[in-house]
Amino acid sequence: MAHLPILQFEEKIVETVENNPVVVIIGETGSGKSTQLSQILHRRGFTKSGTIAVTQPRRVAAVSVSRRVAQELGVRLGEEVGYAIRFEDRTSEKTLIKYLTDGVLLRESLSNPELNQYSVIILDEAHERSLNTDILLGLMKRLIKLRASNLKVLITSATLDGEKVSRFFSNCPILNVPGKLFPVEILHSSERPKSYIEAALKMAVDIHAREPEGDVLIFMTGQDDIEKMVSKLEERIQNLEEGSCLDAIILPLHGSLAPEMQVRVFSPPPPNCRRFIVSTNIAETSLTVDGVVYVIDSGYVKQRQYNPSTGMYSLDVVQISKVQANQRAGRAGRTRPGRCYRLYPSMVYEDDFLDATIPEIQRSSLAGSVLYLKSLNLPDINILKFDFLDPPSSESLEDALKQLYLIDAINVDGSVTSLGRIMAELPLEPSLSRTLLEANECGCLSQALTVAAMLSAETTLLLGRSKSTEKKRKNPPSSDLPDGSGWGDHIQLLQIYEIWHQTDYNIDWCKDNYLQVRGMMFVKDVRKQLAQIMQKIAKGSLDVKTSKRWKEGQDYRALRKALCSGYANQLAERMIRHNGYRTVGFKSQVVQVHPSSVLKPDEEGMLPNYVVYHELIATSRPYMRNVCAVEMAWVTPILSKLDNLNVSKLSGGTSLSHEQTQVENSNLPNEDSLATQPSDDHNERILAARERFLARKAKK
DNA sequence: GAGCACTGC
Repeated sequence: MAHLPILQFEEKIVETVENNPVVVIIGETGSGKSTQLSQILHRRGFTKSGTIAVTQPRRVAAVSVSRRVAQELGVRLGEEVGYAIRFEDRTSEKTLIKYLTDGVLLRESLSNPELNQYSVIILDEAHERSLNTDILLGLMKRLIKLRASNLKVLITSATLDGEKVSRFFSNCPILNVPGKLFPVEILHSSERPKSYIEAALKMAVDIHAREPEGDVLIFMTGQDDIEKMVSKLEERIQNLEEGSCLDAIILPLHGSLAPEMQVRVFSPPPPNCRRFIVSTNIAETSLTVDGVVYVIDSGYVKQRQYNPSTGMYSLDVVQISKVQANQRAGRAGRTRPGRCYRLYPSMVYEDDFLDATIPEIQRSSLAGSVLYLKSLNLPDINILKFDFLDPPSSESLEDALKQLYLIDAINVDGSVTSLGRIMAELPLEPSLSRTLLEANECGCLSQALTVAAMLSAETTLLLGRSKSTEKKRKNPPSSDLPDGSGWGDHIQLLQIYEIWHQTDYNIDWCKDNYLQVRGMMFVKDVRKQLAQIMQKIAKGSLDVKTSKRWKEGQDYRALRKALCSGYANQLAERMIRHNGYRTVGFKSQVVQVHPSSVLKPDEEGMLPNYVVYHELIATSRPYMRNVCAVEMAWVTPILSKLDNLNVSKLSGGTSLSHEQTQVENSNLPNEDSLATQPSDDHNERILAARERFLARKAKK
């Protein structure tokens, strides 16, 4: 412990913190900032007036760091030192140092906006720029003015953006704490390879043949590339002359890998053996692999981004930033001096790479965050002028406002509704919160709770279904799972959970049906949490029990209606005579139902006239993922609401710059077209039905 | 008839 670099700076840190409300600490990996800052401040009396909070972007980090600190202080975890993550609060009245995820701190500030119990708030790993940390940064700026006399804020960041954070906090002091990384030699390619898989492959074989022992970490973009790489590397290494080099173990590493496969990277290799870990950016920050001496960096990453003008997400392979490139290189220097092979020229790094990764807040839909900020009810905050370190575009904020208006979370004037206030309490996307409230009115809350919980975990539910694992399986996945009775994917998710519930949450049943056990257990936890919050809101007893009996042939009318209200901002109308859809809203898009959907066409092969969707994602084409059939009668009120939409009112009368207003107007179809589009289609649809009828009659 | 990086309340 005494060897941690940060401890030499104790006096300097304490002095700076005493004299300044905000301090930026730049500490590289291995500086000990995550475990030591809180202890230093505790030692020096900062816990006399309150608790020290340390936020982390990830749950595992909050748990493991707090465990470590408790151990170093010789106290029991949960007493003087504790942690709080979703579903797990291990703190007590004795707690003086509390590690928590940034999301948990945001939730806490909903019920206690001044966060009075804390004397110090440390935002750790702020350079990762998680959505929640960015919102906290904005809130802290405001909070230090309110609590100038009794709050200290510390922000830890990576080297490159320390000055920017300091400028944000009126040029607050920056302290540098050296890390404990070994030197990493960086080697650039002379040119960009045509195929980075091929180039990485060649590099890996070269290292294996020539370099002394030490594991190799290879950064690729996704599961497909990784599987290709693994099988080709196995092949090439087998072809090397036997006995000419070390043995080799090749391990894939990515998020959709089963947990028992993921942990394989933590077991050390047998002697005289080199490991090749072929990974996504999961190994950049989330997982640390010991023993890595060589890093091969493709220079690319797969990134999800949101386009507010279309409401669509896309998943693109993009160039990494300088921060990411250096983070990847650093992975080679954890145990001894290492080497990083970059598959791109240094000119590309210098001239093409962005300094820092575009923060999540500029790549996400902001409906949830905007609702959250609005419901904090801070009189001095106008959402379009909220002080963000990197502000999202006004287009993105306006998109969020429009969405919130359509689902009744805010009024025409942009003020939060009483419904919206309740929605903000629920740890869900606004659409699902709205669905729960509507379901409560329609008497199908229990079903809606299940759907919301299933959607929260959806991506972790299915076991990895990669091409290779599918081939290995003798039998294709059994089709015992329900099919949503043709109504769509939400209903299927509900039915899956209900069956599992009937098996008394049987683990084998999950395995038999290729469902991740951990994912399903997570759903159960989420559902329980949502039910508790709903009970609290209703101040009474609601029917939240999962139905015990499977009712055949039901049409899930109430639930689908509730979903239609919740997803009023994510509605699509089928086009005439074919099964393509057009989104209904501010900017209409032509989209398809995702092929994985269980939505069924009618006897004439046509899909429902109207559906709501959980998400628009552009992969090879624009797709709606997770759709649910809804009815024309439920859609009509939404259409009239779209007519009344007025963005400048929604933004609370804030005068957008002239230019922006103009762009806005040109993006919006005029009110007449909004009002008449759907009904024209409706008329056309009736005509089409008539034609079909006449055609059938003629056949006879 | 396609396939999805990573987190989190």
